Amino acid sequence: MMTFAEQFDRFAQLHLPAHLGDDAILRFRSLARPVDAARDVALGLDEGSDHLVFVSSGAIKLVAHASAGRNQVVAFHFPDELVVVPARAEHSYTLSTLRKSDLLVFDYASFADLARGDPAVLRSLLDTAHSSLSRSREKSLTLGRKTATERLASFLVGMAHRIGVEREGLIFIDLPMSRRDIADSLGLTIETVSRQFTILRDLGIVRTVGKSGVQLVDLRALEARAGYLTEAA
Amino acid sequence: MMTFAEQFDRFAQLHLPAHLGDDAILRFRSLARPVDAARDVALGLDEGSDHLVFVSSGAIKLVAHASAGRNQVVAFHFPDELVVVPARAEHSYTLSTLRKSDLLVFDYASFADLARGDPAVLRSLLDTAHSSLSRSREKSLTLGRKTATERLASFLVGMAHRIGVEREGLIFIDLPMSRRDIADSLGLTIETVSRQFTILRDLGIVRTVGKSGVQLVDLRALEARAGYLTEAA
DNA sequence: CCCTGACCTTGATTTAGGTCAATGCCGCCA
DNA sequence: TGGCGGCATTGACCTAAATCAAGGTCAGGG
Repeated sequence: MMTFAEQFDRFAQLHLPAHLGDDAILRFRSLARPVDAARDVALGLDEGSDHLVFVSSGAIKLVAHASAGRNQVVAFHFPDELVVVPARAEHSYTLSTLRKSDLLVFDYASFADLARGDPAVLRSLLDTAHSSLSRSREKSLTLGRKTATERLASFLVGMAHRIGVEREGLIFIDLPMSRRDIADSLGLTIETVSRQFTILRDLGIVRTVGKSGVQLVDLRALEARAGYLTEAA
Repeated sequence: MMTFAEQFDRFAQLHLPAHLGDDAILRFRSLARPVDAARDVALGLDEGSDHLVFVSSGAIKLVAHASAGRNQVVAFHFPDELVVVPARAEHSYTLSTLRKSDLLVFDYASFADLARGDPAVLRSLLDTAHSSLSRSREKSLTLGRKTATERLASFLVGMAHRIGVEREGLIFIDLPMSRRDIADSLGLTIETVSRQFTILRDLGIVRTVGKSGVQLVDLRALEARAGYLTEAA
């Protein structure tokens, strides 16, 4: 567990400009609410307004809810990342921890208003929104037009980039999310996800270690199965 | 066809703050490239960098491309809206017109750099990114977890809000996109879209007029079939 | 260290939506 | 205003993934 000071310093270092004065920093600091949550906990955020959440440690999922209990994981987030959690609209959104996590929660509107005073802060927020938008659009393509194999391959390639660790030429991933979370992220069922893991394992492209460990034996082969556009424009 | 002056004035009025000085406005103006495109034309944008496109008139689609010629319409946009067109990554993106359109094209990086000088401009860009992100996340839920009927119902409800016209208690929509575009937006085939239209027509919920006209006879019934979350949180 | 419950895998069967194949209709242009 | 070409609809059939149903396995607590 990190102290509030540690968390805020890390946040400021990554998402606030260096030139910001002490009083401005204090004002942002007064907006931050630290949340220390155990594994598999849904954050109780006010659904009436947007929030901004900084992940100090742990891992989280942002989930959208449709009727009939169907859930769609809209994004996973890891340490040092900033997430926008939307207020309830046609559907509602919840943010849940995948493991024990330290988070900083801001009210989005207050944060943006305060950021008006400094273009660099706004620019940083804009970059956050921009990269979330890019990932969300990539996800639309995956959900709308890819096969089950391609979805899992895309997912693993993405996780390799974000939380993969290279060791002896192989990439190791310790997946913090369950098969259910993966299924809810890829628009599949847990059974289909499991079968696709088996196929990739039988092909010698990945190896699984326990429930959460994955070794990528052949990243190229995985990318080739991810349905990425290969030809020139 | 609109003149460049007309287009830029409209853009400035909607997306630049009123207090901006003449010289600042001129600098933004010098970044704007007018594009007057016929129906069904793919804009030739440099795929190496992000762009910002303002729709002065007409209607456009932003399409993501996967291998094997599979396309996903990531967003539709209508007059007065601002779109971010991402540079090529794992997949490539193209912006195409659905009807004859007048557009203003900006280089995203140049625009954002210039916007550093004024927090209000950045805030406006941020709001644009934020609402695109929200729509994209809603789309993820639709593509990942909804049935064909729910997808078409959600689509029609969304279009009703964005381009619907109320007349004699009914909502009329003149859809600028083809069945193929709708299918590519909803992650379905044209045949399935067509069958779903037939089902909604047979139920008396919508009426179709020619190829592009749709009357929503019973918006409530349509919303009820859209899979929205109805119970309280 | 072994028991237990949650999670994951595997298999059999079903089904929503895709694919293939005509046919129909709109709207444009001569 | 009539003919034509592209889009939309409809129908028959197929398949990828969902559903239903057992088992198997892992990790954490007693």
